[in-house]
Amino acid sequence: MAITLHDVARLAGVSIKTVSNVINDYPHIRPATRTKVESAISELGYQPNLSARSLRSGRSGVISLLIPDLRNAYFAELADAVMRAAQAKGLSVIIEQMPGGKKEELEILRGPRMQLVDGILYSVLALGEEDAHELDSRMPMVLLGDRIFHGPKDHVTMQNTAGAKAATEHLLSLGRRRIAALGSHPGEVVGSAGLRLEGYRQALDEAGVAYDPSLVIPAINWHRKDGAAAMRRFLEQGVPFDGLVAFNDSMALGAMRVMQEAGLRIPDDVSVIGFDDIDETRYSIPSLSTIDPSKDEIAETAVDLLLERIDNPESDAPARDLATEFRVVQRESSAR
Amino acid sequence: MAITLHDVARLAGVSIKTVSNVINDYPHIRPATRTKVESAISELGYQPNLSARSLRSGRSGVISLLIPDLRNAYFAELADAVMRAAQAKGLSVIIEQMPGGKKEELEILRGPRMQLVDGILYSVLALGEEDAHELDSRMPMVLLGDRIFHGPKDHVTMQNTAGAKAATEHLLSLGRRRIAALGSHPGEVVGSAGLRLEGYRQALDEAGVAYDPSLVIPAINWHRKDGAAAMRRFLEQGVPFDGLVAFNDSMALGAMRVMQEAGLRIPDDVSVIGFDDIDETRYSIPSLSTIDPSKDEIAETAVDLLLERIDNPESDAPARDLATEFRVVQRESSAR
DNA sequence: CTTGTCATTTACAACGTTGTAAAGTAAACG
DNA sequence: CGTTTACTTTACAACGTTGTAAATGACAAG
Repeated sequence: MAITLHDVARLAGVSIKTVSNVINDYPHIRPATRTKVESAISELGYQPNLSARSLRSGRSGVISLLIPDLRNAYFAELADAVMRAAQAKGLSVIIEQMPGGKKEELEILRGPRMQLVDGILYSVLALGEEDAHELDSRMPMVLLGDRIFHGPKDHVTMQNTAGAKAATEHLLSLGRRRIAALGSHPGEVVGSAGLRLEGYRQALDEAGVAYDPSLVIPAINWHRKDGAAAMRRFLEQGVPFDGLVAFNDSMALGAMRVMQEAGLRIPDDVSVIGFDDIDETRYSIPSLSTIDPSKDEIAETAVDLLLERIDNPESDAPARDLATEFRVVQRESSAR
Repeated sequence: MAITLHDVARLAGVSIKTVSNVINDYPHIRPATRTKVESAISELGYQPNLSARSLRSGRSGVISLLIPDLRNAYFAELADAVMRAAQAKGLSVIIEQMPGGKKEELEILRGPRMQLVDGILYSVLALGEEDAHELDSRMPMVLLGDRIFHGPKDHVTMQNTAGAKAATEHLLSLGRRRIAALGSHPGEVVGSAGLRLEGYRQALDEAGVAYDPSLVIPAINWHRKDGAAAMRRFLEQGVPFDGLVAFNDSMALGAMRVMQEAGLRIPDDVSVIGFDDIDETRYSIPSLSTIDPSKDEIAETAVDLLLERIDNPESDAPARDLATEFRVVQRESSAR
C-alpha cells in the first residue's frame, strides 16, 4: 500500500540500492542521479519503513524511557526533557510506566517490547543494587535515579547528598534549628531517600546542630497525598519544629497545605524547601523554595551517554557515574 | 545474537512455522507438540522480534499519542490514562510532543515515525477543521480535544459546552453574579476555548444575567503563568467581579495565586472553579473546585475506538463523535 | 485395502530494507 | 592505445517473521 524503495527506484529509473544509497548519504553518487532520486522521493512522498530498516540494520531509532509514574510532576517534566533531548538526536521515545514494584519492573525490562528499542533510559524505582545482575548486559542502558550504584551500567543522577545538604544549610542560614526532614525510607541507604537524609545529617553536623530522629518523617511514596498524610501524623505528635526539608516538591506541597490548615504560617513559623523544582512550585501559596536538579542537563547527558553506547555496541568501556549540578532556588516559603 | 524462531524450532525438533503457530495460538496443534515447543521457548527465553513481526504482518502493537506538552498537568495525566488503557490491551505507546504549531504538527503527522505505529491518538492543538483533509485517510486515528469536528476521523472529547455551563451554574447557585471567564481565544468558535465560552454564556442567559464582555479574559496558552499574567492584567482594569470560571485548572491556579497576592480572599471575595481536575487542585490553597472530565473514560474510549479501527482496516464505517460524562467537583475555592 | 476427510506439520515466498561483493563506466596513466 | 584506478551502480542475499498452499499423518467409511 505504502510507497517503497521499489516505487521510487522505478520512477527514478535506477535500482533500489541506489535509492537506498541516496537516502543513507552514501558519498559516491553522481549529482544528476541524486537529483533524480530526490525528486522521485518527494514526488511520491516516500517514507522509509522503519520496521524493515530496523529488522535489517538492527537499529530502530527508538529508545525506551522507563519511569514509575507520569502523574508525578517530576517524572512528567523529566520525560519532557528526555523527549526534547531525544528529538534533537532524531530519536523517538517509548514511555513505559512501572508503578507496580520489582516484579513488574523485571517483567517489562525482559519483555518483548524491549526488543524494539535501541536502548533504555531506566529510572530505577524498585530494583536495588542486589538486582543489578538482572539487567541484560547487551542492551545499551543508562540508569537514572539512585537505587543502583557502581552497577553494570552508565548512571546519571543529581548530587543527592550535596543537594540535600545545601537545602538544609539554606534553612540553617535563616536561623532555623529544629528542621524536620520529610520523606525518609527507614533503613534505606542507597536510594534518593537515604542519600538525601545523609545530606541533611551532614549539614546539621557541620552546623553543630544535634540530629533528632523525631524530626525525621517517613513517607514511602512521594506524592502530594503522602506528604500531606505524613505531615498530618507528624503534627499530631506535637514535635516542635521551625523548618522543613522535603525530599521532593510534591510532598512539600502536600505538607504545606496541611501545615497551613493547622494554622502554621509559612515562612514565618516554618521555613520550607523542597526538591525537584517542578513548575508548580512557582505558583503555590506560598511559592516553594527548592533544589533545581537541572532536569534538562540530566536528560541531555543521559541521552548522550546512551547514544554513545548504542553507537559502540562492542565497546566494553567501564560504566560511568555522572552527577549533574544543582542549584538552590529561594522562593517565598523560605523568605527571610 | 538474540534467540529466533529457528533456535526454538531446532531445540524442539519441529519447523519454525510450527513454533510460529504455537505462539499465535493456531488451533490445530497436537498437545505434545505444543508442550515441546513451549518448553523450548521458555528454556531459551525466546522473545519475538517485533520489527520482523511488524514488517511481515503490518502490525507493531505500538500506537502514538500526539500531545502538545507533557509539562501541562492535564496532558501528563491524560497520557498516563492512555498508557494504562493501552497497556491493558497489550499496546505500547509512543508519545510525541508538538508544542510548535501547525507546521510541526503536520511534519510529525506525516513523518516516517508514524509508519511504525498501528494507529494514532491525536490531541489536536493547532490544526483546525480546514486542515482535516491533511490527515492520512488510511491511518487509524482517533482525535482528542476539540479543534476538529465532524472530521474524517473518530473523535472523543468531553462535553465542553455542557461542562462550562455546569461550572458557571455552580457559581451562579452560590449567588455570584459578576462571574469572569478566563482563557478565551477571541474569535475562536470550535476549540475548547470557544466551546467553553459558549457554555458560560448559556448559563448566564438561562439565569437571566447579562453577558458582560469586560468579564471575559483572554489567554492564549493555558499554563499557570498565562493564567497569572492574564489575571494581573484583568485586576489592573479594576472590573469588579465575584466569581471566576477558568477554562482549565492550571490557569485557575496561576490566577488564584495572583488574586491572593492582591488581597482577594477565595472563596469569600471570589469563588473560583477550573476545568480538568488535575491532582494539584486537591492540594492547592485553597483547594480548587473543578470540572472532572473523566480522563480515564476518555482514554479508554479512545483506545477502544482506535483498536476497532486497527482491527477492521477495511471498514468504512463513518466517523463517530463521542462525548464523555463530566462531573462538578466542589472544593474550597467555591465553598459556601 | 482403497478412498476421503480432517488434523497436523511443513516448505517456500514474501514483507522493505541494507550489507557485500561484483559489475560497469569513466578518467588517468604509461 | 591498452591498462590501471577510481568512481558509480547494480544483483543478490539476508534480517525474523507470518501467509499460502501443499505435504504428510491418522482415522473412519466404504
